[in-house]
Amino acid sequence: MIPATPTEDDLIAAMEDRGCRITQPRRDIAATITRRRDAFSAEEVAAELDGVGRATVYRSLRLLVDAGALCKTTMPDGSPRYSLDNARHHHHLVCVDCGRIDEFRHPSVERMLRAMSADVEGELVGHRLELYRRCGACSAGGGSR
Amino acid sequence: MIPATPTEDDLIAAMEDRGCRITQPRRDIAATITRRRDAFSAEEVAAELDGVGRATVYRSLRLLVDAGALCKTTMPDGSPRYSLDNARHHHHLVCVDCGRIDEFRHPSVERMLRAMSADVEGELVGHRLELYRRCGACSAGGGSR
DNA sequence: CCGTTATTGATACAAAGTATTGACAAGCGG
DNA sequence: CCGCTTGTCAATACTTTGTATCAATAACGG
Repeated sequence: MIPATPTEDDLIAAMEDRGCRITQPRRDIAATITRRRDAFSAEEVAAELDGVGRATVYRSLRLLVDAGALCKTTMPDGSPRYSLDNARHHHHLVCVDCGRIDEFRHPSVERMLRAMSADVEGELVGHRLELYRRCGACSAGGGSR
Repeated sequence: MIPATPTEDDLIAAMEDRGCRITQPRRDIAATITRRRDAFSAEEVAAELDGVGRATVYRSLRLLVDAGALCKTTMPDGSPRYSLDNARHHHHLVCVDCGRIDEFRHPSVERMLRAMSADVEGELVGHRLELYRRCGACSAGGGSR
């Protein structure tokens, strides 16, 4: 089974699997975020869904992050962005110009983590790795907006 | 020259080097944070310094981060913590139980970054790496507070 | 000592959430 | 199908971590 970008139904299923009720606001949120191809902020989603409360948007996004269907990434300035999750374990490649977020998996990262695990006192319980770059398009295009 | 934990004077010097005026509030802040052995939040510093405005604390901390004398680390829950910086380039090892932050340098990390640099489209301009662990004391002591 | 100008404290505002609460509605138990 | 329980909702207030504004002040350079 090839991990693909989740559809609206995948998000709904992810919430269902966690024993949550499938409500209209949650459907709306799932539809909105699957329509987006790029990374987004919680406020953007809230602004797009007029009848849905801000708190509900935040709750649902957290639900999806917990369910592993959504990733919360930190931009260089520290502000968060959400993006759809399509692989099991991965890290993020964030373009500092256009904000585009790509997922990657690279053996060198796993190798690094294994090496650290051996050398660190105590047990490693998690990590956070974000690589910031200027993506191909932004490098070529002269680093546009 | 062995890089050691900076003293109050080092922090003052770091600000001076950047062409900043050395004011009493800045002295107070430098004194407060060098007294701490552990990681701290901006609000803790502000609370400890009664006559100093919150904005001044945030401004000074940012100054010190920019000057490279202070590190701003992200906890697993996303909240920031500041800690004194004592090496050139390094990453952070954060204990999820006691909040203690250690710096580390490990060749595997630099190797990983070099490998990524070669494989990534566009140019890498930065990264963020935090390793979360349960430190030796917390593992042994049963993961106390 | 004096003037310039960075810096300050107060205050307001912003971004990203979380907590609370009364209303509602999903799903179950019959 | 009905009623009840309980999850979920929208609205609102509050929290955390800052940044912007601005008049008052104090460093430093001469």
